[in-house]
Amino acid sequence: MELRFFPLDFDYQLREGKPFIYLYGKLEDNTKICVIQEHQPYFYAQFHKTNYAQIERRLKELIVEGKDGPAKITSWEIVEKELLGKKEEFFKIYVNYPKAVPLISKELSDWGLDCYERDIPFIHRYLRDKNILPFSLVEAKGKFILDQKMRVPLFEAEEIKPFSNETPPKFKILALDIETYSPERIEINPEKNPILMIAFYGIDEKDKEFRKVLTWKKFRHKLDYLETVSDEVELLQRFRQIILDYQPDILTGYFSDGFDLPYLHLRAEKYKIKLDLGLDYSELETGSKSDFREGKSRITGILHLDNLKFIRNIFGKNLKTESYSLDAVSEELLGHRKHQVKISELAHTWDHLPDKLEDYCEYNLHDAHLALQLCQKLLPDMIEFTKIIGIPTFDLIRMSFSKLVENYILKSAMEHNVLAPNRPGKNEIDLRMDQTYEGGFVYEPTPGLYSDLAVFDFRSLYPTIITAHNIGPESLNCSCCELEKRNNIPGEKNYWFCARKKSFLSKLLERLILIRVDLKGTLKEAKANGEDTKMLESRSYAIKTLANSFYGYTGFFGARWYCLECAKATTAYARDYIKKTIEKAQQKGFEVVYADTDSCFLLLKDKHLDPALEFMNEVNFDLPGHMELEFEGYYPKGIFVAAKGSEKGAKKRYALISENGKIKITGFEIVRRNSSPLAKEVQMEVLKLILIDKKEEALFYLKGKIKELLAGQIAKEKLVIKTQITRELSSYTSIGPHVAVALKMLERGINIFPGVVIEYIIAKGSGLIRERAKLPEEVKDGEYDSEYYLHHQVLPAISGIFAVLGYKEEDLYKDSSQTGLGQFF
DNA sequence: TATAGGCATCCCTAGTGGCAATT
DNA sequence: AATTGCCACTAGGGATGCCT
Repeated sequence: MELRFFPLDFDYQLREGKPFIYLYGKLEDNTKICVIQEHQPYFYAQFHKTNYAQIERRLKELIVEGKDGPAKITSWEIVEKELLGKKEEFFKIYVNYPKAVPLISKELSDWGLDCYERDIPFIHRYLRDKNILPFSLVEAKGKFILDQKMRVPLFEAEEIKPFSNETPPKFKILALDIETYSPERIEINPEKNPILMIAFYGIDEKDKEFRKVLTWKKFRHKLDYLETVSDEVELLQRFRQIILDYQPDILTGYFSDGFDLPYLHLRAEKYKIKLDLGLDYSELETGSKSDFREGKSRITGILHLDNLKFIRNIFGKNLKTESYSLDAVSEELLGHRKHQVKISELAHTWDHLPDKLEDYCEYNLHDAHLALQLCQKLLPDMIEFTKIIGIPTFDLIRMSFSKLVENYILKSAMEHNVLAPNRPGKNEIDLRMDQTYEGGFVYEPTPGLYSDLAVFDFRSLYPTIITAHNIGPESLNCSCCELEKRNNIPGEKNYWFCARKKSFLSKLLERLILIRVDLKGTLKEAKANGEDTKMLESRSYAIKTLANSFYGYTGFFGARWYCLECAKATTAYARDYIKKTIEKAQQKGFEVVYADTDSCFLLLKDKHLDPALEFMNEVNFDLPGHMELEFEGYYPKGIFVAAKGSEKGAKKRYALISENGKIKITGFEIVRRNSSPLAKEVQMEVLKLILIDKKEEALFYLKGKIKELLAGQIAKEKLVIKTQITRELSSYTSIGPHVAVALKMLERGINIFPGVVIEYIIAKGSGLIRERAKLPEEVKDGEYDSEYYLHHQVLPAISGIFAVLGYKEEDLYKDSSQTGLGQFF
């Protein structure tokens, strides 16, 4: 019989010694199902034909003992594949089970053979071989089989193939959040501290909601979703039952990979409760006990999506947020925040004031609700990335950027009969890491307040250069073009790219660019018709993100398709194009104010935009391929400042105001996390006023603020400086203020790890700044170091701006500081 | 096992030289 | 007179976070 289903989660198992892929998903009527299919693992090897017969005999006899039984080669065939542009013959070697691939290939490597694609995860291999995309409708031919070890019907497929691109319209999603007992502030200790409450927030395909909070303390309340159990053991048992009863397609949370699920797991282990939540009765898998924060949490058959992982790895660069806390991310993506509850007092409330626990239950449920909404919001993006890259969503959202690109290339490699180069070994990585090359060109601006600026930039500069100039490891230094192309790359020598045969990499990129152009048309149409465009936008974003990552990938030391010349040539062309554009503008009589990598700022004469647009068209006329210079915008005013302690114009630091009064800030303290809100606020106000020609007002405002500052009247929150810890505290050679504060926090039992953002205030006192750096709660109102905030925060933020108008730094604070100091002496 | 390089800025670190106190 | 200790000053570099 035939059936159609949407595969969502994947696994493989040996059945009577044979490898089977397990595709967990649902039918079009939302019934859950597991489809299995046998599949042969394989890899490739290359060896010299002279030894052919001898090698074949050895292959036949080879047996390596492994955990899953003796690893053997089941068969092999000779195939022609393209490796880095060269067509060659390889042996495709099939083995008896997935883990035999590393065992057998290791042995073959020891014989001196080159092995390829021996580290491709078996499930990824299968999906690519069958051309199946997760979340897309798949057709399977076969029969239902009985298996008592499954919680869902099991269907064995003889044949399986993609049916359509369709994605399920709705999912059954369950979000999860736990609260734990922690007397010592943020201490996390699953050995010692129990779980106090668990919140669930679910939604099914019919939009019916499910809300529940479990807790094991009895108290009076008015919450209809609260279920009280007798103790933590029962709490964990109920947790298990609720997941099993609800049967979600997707389980979600916020850092559920590294906190909620491993914590539940460790507490369950403590009481010897089995969390056999998998649809095959397998247990919840989480990271190791010692560093569970780093691990992944998996339940076989239920797709676990940790929103934080996706945001941190992939989606985050699209966000403005300075922190990846649930609160900050929810605010940006959903427009609402966490409930404000003093979570540090939960333990005390639990012990002594149980009647006040209701607030915490609400808080707990609300967090689960936020996780659910985040998942719903991000799911289209996760799905579109999944469909383009063709790997399980579980793996995808936990992947670094470079791996995303690599997996996209791997999928396409199969379609183009290209063999993947191996990942670099340790020595190779070390060599690559020593290599650097020149990047983009930045034009030094002359400090000043300018009027009437037109900004142009190259659309997708690097991707379009790669395709227009056929850059790629496969086309590098071809023998056919050597004589004619040897010195074609601007400013580069002794390498070139083929003019005849398109490289695999640039072909791929070109395909992405074309799909996106097409998509933009569809999107426009859909919008005009008032259709829902979320999915199309997600797809467009995914494609753009991927395309933009190709260049960085070729210069990345860990890449399979590493190609230093490719990266070098890409930036060399880019520098050439932007410099030529600048020259051309100057020849046309425009003054160029600034340029960075792919952008160019022109001064308009008498406000006339038309000549500038004409110039743009002329540039475009000469550009190859998909390259295009675009008009980014017109700005009535813009300010460029000097670098500190220098006459020279500062690069990457300017502000523009558009016709509708919107201010665009680049590089200034305003957009930097590690600057106090006070400095940001003052800088913003001053810039605003100056950009609308209110210089006097700006100065007046500033002096007022300085007076306030020196009088100790600035609110504490405005003085908080936030700085991230980026490594283990012990590996700092230079102890800055944030590290000093972090060390203090560590002493108090607060968990500090890379990624934590430290908040501190500089208090009065003497000595090094770090000696005065205090936790915000340690500093009483007015006890901040006003001199520090004046000379290290406020003045540096605005003196460059006022300098453009001809003011010296002393002019800015002299009179106000006298009145200010008068209060102290 | 971190997609790239370019850049401004802050603050610590280590080195230098000057000066006064000490041997 | 030579040595030591302290201080002020500065160049250089570690560290962070931005820009494209």
